[in-house]
Amino acid sequence: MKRGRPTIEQVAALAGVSRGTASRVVNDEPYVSAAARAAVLKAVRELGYVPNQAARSLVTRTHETVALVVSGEADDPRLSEDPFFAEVIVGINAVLAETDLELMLMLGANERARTRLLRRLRSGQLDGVMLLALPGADPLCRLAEESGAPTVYGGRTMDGEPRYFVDADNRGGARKAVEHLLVQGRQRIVTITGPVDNEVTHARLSGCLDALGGGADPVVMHADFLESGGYQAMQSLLHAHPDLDAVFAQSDNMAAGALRALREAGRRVPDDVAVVGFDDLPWARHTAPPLTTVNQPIRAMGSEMARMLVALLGGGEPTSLILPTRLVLRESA
Amino acid sequence: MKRGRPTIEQVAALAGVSRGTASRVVNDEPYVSAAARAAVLKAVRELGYVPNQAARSLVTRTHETVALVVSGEADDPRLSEDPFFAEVIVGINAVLAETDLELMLMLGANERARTRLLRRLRSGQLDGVMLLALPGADPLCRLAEESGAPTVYGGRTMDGEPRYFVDADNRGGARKAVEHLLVQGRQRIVTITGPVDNEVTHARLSGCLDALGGGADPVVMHADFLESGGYQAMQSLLHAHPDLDAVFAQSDNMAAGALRALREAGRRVPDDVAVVGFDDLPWARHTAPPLTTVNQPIRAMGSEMARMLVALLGGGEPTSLILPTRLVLRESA
DNA sequence: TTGAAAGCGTTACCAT
DNA sequence: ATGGTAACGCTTTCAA
Repeated sequence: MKRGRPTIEQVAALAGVSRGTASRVVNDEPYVSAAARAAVLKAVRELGYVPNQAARSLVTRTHETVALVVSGEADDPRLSEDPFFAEVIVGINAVLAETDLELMLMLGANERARTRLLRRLRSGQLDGVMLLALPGADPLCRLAEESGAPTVYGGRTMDGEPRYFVDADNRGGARKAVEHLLVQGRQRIVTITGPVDNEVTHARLSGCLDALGGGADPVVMHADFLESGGYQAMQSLLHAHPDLDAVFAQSDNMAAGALRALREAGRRVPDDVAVVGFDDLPWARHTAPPLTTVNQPIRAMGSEMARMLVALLGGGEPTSLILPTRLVLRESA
Repeated sequence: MKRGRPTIEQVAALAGVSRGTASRVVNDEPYVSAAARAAVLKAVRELGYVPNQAARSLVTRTHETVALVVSGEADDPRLSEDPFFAEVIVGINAVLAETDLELMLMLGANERARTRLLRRLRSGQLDGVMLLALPGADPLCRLAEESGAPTVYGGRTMDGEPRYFVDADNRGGARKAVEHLLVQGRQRIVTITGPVDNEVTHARLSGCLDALGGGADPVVMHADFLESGGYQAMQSLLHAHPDLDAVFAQSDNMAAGALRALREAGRRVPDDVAVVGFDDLPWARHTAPPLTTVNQPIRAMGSEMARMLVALLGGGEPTSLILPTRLVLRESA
């Protein structure tokens, strides 16, 4: 049974006023007498009236809905292995909770999902879009902007800086990590990075080079941000540079892999080899030894993205943000 | 500038047919001549026409949208510390990607968010709802069902079994964990649980008691599923029962805390005390020693919830599911 | 197989 | 301060 919900017309009838008046009351508009307002409110309560959002959207052209689109593979480890994704959402939600905006979630998993996503974007049922740019360049970015809805980015993409974005200070964080290793007197520092075409890899590598200052030429091994990648990279590095005494891994997952490879190779951490990670995932304190790593304010990234979008929706002109990262000293370096 | 998007009327005009015909073509309906169909399709392409979803919803009363509502605190650790939440979403998304349904995300953070959530539920813009019941009983459950939209649950709630749900076999998993400890000849097994009013706590405790078989009376310490809670509980337990030789923690986080307390107390794991966790979080393999724990198929829970909802939407009568859990043997027990 | 017209429930405008 | 009326863009009868 498709129960018919009460319409504003019925509310108006019960309250003994016109639709126009009832509508004004429901939307908290001025120019309604106290008496009429009370009557309408009473009728609303009695009937259990809830406005039909579709009808409202049709005429107001607003949808009270924004989307978070994640333009990565469905299997991207940052989606499931890391709490990254969830943290961003929690941050977003905290801000949206103070508004009347609902959150739509779009993971660009397969081709069909992407098509649908695009269609939804263009069908104009979204007031704004937050784009979490996981991989390098993604055509989705362009398309999101073409949809005409205000768009803010989480992270920057390879091809140029978006108009509105929130990013973590990846470069500065990496610099601090490597500087810490240098201050300790480490002589032979190697770096394990993410995929080459990745903006995050790029930024963290820049920071690393900033610290190294171009003295000796740096040893860089590209991997994939994953534990297994870090493990393999570490093995190769140990083989190629047996004299290494410090490793900066661009992610905690890779640092965990490096730790494992080091343990198997009989190197002591941090005595023989110092290890620094990046991300400060919740489990970083549980590794053996506890991991020194760079913390990035993931939740804040989410809330700042949302705040920025809300500002945009309100006609404001927010400025892009680079959030600070900080080195968390534990025992691995 | 509020660009006006093309309407079906314009498409019809350009194609030289009526609105009715154009509409039928767009919705892949029969009774349209091949010629007319081609003309309309061409016009659609030329104009870049995308149907207005709000207008469509208004008349069809369907919204191609389902919601995942998480009825917990915004700070629930399972939202951010654990990948639980993200995994469920990835699972849901994988199924939804094969349909035309969009996903709306609602975290019942504060009062305002809950009110909004309810309003959205009742405003009938949702075709279906998935309810992830993190904490014990939640009034939201009732309200979701009152909204009239098909509802499926992830996990069961304290007050009775919902009509449609997907759950992990918490009881069976806990039983397996404790049986494993017994088989090893552990004599003095203690349990650290989650909050008392929690259904998951309840189920896992039942499984534990199943294994113990009511021989000696079991030592149970209630905590909160968190690392810090596990740490404190372990300390208390060591104090009260210095002779304990095994602990079953109802979450990996608590197991990590127990590990820490044990280390500080100078007990060796697993030699002096065996430790088993629950969840098999990604970092469980990184603890020292690597954690033996119970794996639950979180992603599958998500996809099964989605599958169930899709079935319901299609008029089907799916049956509720209890997904298997399995013991993952590592080195802590 | 097609076209015309009647809503869907709301807001917005214009008189009053 | 209020009521009537015209959109909003679509789907869906009903006739032709």
